[in-house]
Order: sequence, then structure tokens, then C-alpha cells
Amino acid sequence: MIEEPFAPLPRDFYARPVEKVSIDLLGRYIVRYVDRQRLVLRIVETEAYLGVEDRASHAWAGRRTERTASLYQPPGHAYVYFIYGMHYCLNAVIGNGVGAAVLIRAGAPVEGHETLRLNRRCQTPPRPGDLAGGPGKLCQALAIDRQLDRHSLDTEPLLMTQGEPVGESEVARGPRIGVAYAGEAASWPLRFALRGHPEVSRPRL
DNA sequence: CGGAAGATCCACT
DNA sequence: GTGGATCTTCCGA
Repeated sequence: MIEEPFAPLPRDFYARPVEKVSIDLLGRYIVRYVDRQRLVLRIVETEAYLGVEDRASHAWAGRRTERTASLYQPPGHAYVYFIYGMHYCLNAVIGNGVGAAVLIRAGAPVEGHETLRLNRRCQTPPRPGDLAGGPGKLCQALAIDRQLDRHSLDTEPLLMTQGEPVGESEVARGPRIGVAYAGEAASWPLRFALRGHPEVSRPRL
């Protein structure tokens, strides 16, 4: 049967190896309700963070602090954190007990273009990547902050849905962004994107 | 308790 | 391509 694009992804969607989930999330929708308006982005870029064994992960070496407690929730919950004094980043938790998660790095506008643009305070018309071409931009466009940390991603006001799934042949991969400090893990190819999509963040894959 | 760094973005050269 | 903004979080002392 054909799944409706706005049917929520079930919790067990996330209960798989983090790399698989990172790839499978490409093409899916992020659906966000704000003041009864529905905003929709199609996910075009993700990154996998493996947890305890991954020096780039907030759960590296088994770290478990007040902030990173969210990484140890059951599958399909949100981990939203504040970074660089001004940005938020959204993750989907895998729930495997070692702190694995998928960072949502970029999305393409599907619904609510005008509100997305206003949230981002950018000129009209926006250029590709302006609205949600980066993890901080994506959260700003969707008005996501720490209030949504620990939110279950199969219910309003923030959910991930079936969207428009893609085949693995459409997926490009490469090293993750902004983790140069992570030693060997910095070169692991755990960044994934829809091949050639204009809304993917820089540098392009 | 202090200092350093950060899963980023933007303006400027 | 480079540097500044801005402040929470974390770790070591």
C-alpha cells in the first residue's frame, strides 16, 4: 500500500542502526505546527552521530550530563541543543542506549514558505539554502528551540512523516561538517544528502 | 569556580 | 576565505 506523505513515522522506524536511519530520513517531511499553521520541510541532508564510540558525538566516552540526557531517551524522541551562543540544532534519537542520534542538517520548503522566510528574516525571494540550508537555519525557520527538547517526534506540534522516500542511489555521502576536533572520527563518512539538491548546506557533497 | 570551546551563521575582503 | 557574534555547557583545578 502507498503511505500518505503526512503519516507519522512510527517509533520503531528509529530503532535501527543510526547510519540506516540517517539515510532513510532523507526525503521525509518535518511537519511543524505554529499558531495553527502547518510548516513543512523535506529533509535533504542528515548526519549520523554514533554515540559512545564517536568523538564528535555529545555522548562520546559515555558522557551523560543534564544536557545530553535526551540522547538516552527511547527511539523517535527529539534532542534539541543550543550552540555557539545563538543557534539550535535538531536531532532524532535512535534510542540504542549509547547515545546515537541523527542531526537534521537541511530541508527544502514544502509548505509555509512565507512564514519560513519571516522566521529567517531574509529577503524575498530567498535563494536556495537561505531558509533551511543548515542545522541552525532549519531550527530558526521552524521556530524550534529547547522547548521541543525531548518531544516525541510522532505527535504535534513537531513530527517526522513518510514524506517522499528516496532510493539509496540518490544519496551522496561524505565527512561531517564542523567536527575537525574529533580526531579520526572527523573523516568518517557519516554525512548524507540528496545528490545535487540545491538546498543542501555548504560545502556541497 | 573559571576558562575554553563549540554538530553555526553572516558580513566583509 | 576569514573573523566576529554570543552564551551555554563542560571539565579540570
